[in-house]
Amino acid sequence: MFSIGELSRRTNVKVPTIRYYEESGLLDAPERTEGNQRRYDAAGLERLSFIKHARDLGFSIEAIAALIELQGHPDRSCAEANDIATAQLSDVRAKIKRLRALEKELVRISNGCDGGGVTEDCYVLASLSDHGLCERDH
Amino acid sequence: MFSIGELSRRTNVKVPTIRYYEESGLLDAPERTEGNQRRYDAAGLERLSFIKHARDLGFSIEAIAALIELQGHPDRSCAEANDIATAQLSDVRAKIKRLRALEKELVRISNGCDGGGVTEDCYVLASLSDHGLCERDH
DNA sequence: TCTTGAACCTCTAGTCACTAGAGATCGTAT
DNA sequence: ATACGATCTCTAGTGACTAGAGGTTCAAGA
Ligand SMILES: [Zn+2]
Ligand SMILES: [Zn+2]
Ligand SMILES: [Zn+2]
Ligand SMILES: [Zn+2]
Repeated sequence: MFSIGELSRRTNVKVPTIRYYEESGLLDAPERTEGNQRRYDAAGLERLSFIKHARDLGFSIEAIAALIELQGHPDRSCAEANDIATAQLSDVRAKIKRLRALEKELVRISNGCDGGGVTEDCYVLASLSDHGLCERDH
Repeated sequence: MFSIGELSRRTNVKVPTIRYYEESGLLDAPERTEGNQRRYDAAGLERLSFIKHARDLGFSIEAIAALIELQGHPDRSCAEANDIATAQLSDVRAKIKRLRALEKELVRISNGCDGGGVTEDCYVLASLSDHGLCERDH
């Protein structure tokens, strides 16, 4: 049995975030001391580690809630778990694609200016004013 | 002189977003009709196009405010504009780097499961429970 | 000129995943 | 017994919008 601060230290999840996860329904409400302080056990630690890992991989709170629900029914098909992971992968890939396009334009934009001029002639400001200078859409 | 709806159509920025930009200080408060409706001119359109383009490239409202401020002083050094663009580029690159690491793990995770099993044996759920299965940190 | 109805106005609240702070209580070590 | 860090609840703030309520104005057709 350990305190919320101890749980925080062991998982690298901040105390207010742990309380937020409880409020959001991701963590079960733990036992309390007589003085109303939370006391966690190994199951609580394991659950929070799962959540932390999923968050680190970019899953939303909603997706994590669904995954936890599935975990609670060991005999159910894992098709939905696979769907959630696949959706997360597509999401990440879409973000990468967009960011790579932005990266290209930003390289062009910042290469066009050495910071030694005057704002009136600045290629950064000109580029932002005129999307026609861009090589592609974003 | 045109209405906020017309400005919205010409820039592909939604009406409430335009009002939000005004409230945030990115857009000057425009003239009003006798009935209190906003009326924009070419300068307003140009300004909003600038903001839209910068937002599309991922610049924050705060960064855009700084860029607009610089634009208003044509004889000032453009070093700061260059700094802002360079910072934005680093930011985008950092995001790409993180997302690529996530992508790798997610490929492994979703390849490890065909959705045909049972949650108890699901590689997706096992991977989320155990960061030790990951090839790197995130 | 009158009427209709789309567009406009302000204001509040909701989104996501936290983060910060106030003010009060608890637990533990000396 | 006292001190003091940790914990409690509650509210509000973040960024960049989005949604909705309830009311007013504009412009076009009859
Ligand atoms: Zn420059
Ligand atoms: Zn562009
Ligand atoms: Zn599976
Ligand atoms: Zn991992």
